[in-house]
Amino acid sequence: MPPRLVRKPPDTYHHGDLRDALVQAALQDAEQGGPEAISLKALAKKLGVSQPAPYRHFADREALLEAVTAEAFRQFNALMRESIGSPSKQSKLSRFAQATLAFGLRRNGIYRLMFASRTMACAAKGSELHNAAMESLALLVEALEAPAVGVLRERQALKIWASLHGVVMLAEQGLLTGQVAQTSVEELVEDIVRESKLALSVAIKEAGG
Amino acid sequence: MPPRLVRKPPDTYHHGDLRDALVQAALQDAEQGGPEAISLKALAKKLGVSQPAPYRHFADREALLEAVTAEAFRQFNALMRESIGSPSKQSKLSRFAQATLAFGLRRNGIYRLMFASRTMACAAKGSELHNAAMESLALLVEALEAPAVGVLRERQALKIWASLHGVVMLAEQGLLTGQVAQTSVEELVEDIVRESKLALSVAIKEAGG
DNA sequence: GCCGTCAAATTATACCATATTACATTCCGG
DNA sequence: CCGGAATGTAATATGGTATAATTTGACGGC
Repeated sequence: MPPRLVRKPPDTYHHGDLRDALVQAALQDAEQGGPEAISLKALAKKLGVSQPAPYRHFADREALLEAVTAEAFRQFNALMRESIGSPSKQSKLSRFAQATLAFGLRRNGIYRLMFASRTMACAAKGSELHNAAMESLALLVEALEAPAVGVLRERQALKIWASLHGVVMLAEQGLLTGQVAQTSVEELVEDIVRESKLALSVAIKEAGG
Repeated sequence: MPPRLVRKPPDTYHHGDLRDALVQAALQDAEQGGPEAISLKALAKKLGVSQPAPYRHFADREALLEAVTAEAFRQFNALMRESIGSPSKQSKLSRFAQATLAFGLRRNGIYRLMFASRTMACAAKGSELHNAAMESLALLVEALEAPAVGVLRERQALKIWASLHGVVMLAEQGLLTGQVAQTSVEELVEDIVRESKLALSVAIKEAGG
């Protein structure tokens, strides 16, 4: 038998990098069915290892979910960085918002993992997961490119963040029907962006005066 | 043995109204732990019936969740009706918003059931569940008490709806930290309400001109 | 080059929850 | 008071999480 390389030669006893493989495969499973679609047993089978093998790398299912969610945030953040980085006619905020919406609708299972699961709610404040989530918010603050600074700016970012989040969830639940007939979700998001800019300019004026 | 009354005399073979009892008990269990805290087995045990008994009333777990979620919406709607109905110094919209926030934070497990679960996402358009959810939205439209009519008004309602939803979820996930230090979540919601009124007045002016 | 050590998987197993099937009991109308 | 529908029970299959004891393979010191 030939000597093993650094990573997964298909037919060895040791997998090579089971931990990472688990996270990636779980992410794939979650894409459609959300958190509940992630099964340790199914993952083990898919990767060709025994059921208990994953427990070498994750204490329990929840630990795996945490790692998967963190990875999801990293992918999301990479997308957002790209969105607000590439030159465009539209504002950074608009691009950020539309990219978030697209991500939330296209990869909805993963989105739910990130923003609507107990996993996130239980994440400790200094955890890898919490930090990744905070970076998302930081990217939004960056995308604001508003003249406001400090609290005012962060506050506005939070409001947009919440709005976007709500739109994605409601759209996914079919609670936007009747409206979508008239105006697309994308337009609704654009509306939110416009509204936010208006509100911020007023707030700045008030703060200055 | 004395003849049975209409509902649950403690020691009869038949429960009396198992269906309703299941829904109520499930609602109780979901209050803290959300959807995943609802277990048919545990419910059966709590109500003193055998495990398969619930299946007489619900095809499967998902069907129970649907019924529970619908009941949750009814309770939510009753609360909102009360909130916007009772006289107050604050605007109807503000009261609706604050009541929603309070509900979302205090009964968060149930809130997740209503707005962040696959159950809702799978609810058919004409279902009891979907209708109950649409009524919530209708109540918000009513709370708007804005001069705008038709699409403009509904659109604004949707935006507030989404914002509120997002704030509740983010607050629950501890993603508002750093802001909450400066301003409470309630103030953030008040801010959203103010901002919405401002945006709506501008929109009306534009539509009129 | 051999050997102990350790990490990574394995087999086997316990436990819990969902769901189905077949059977028993009660209620109620004729 | 009898028979069927409604309601529950017992027994069981299936699938997922998790733990224990054991085996495999890689690596480093001698």
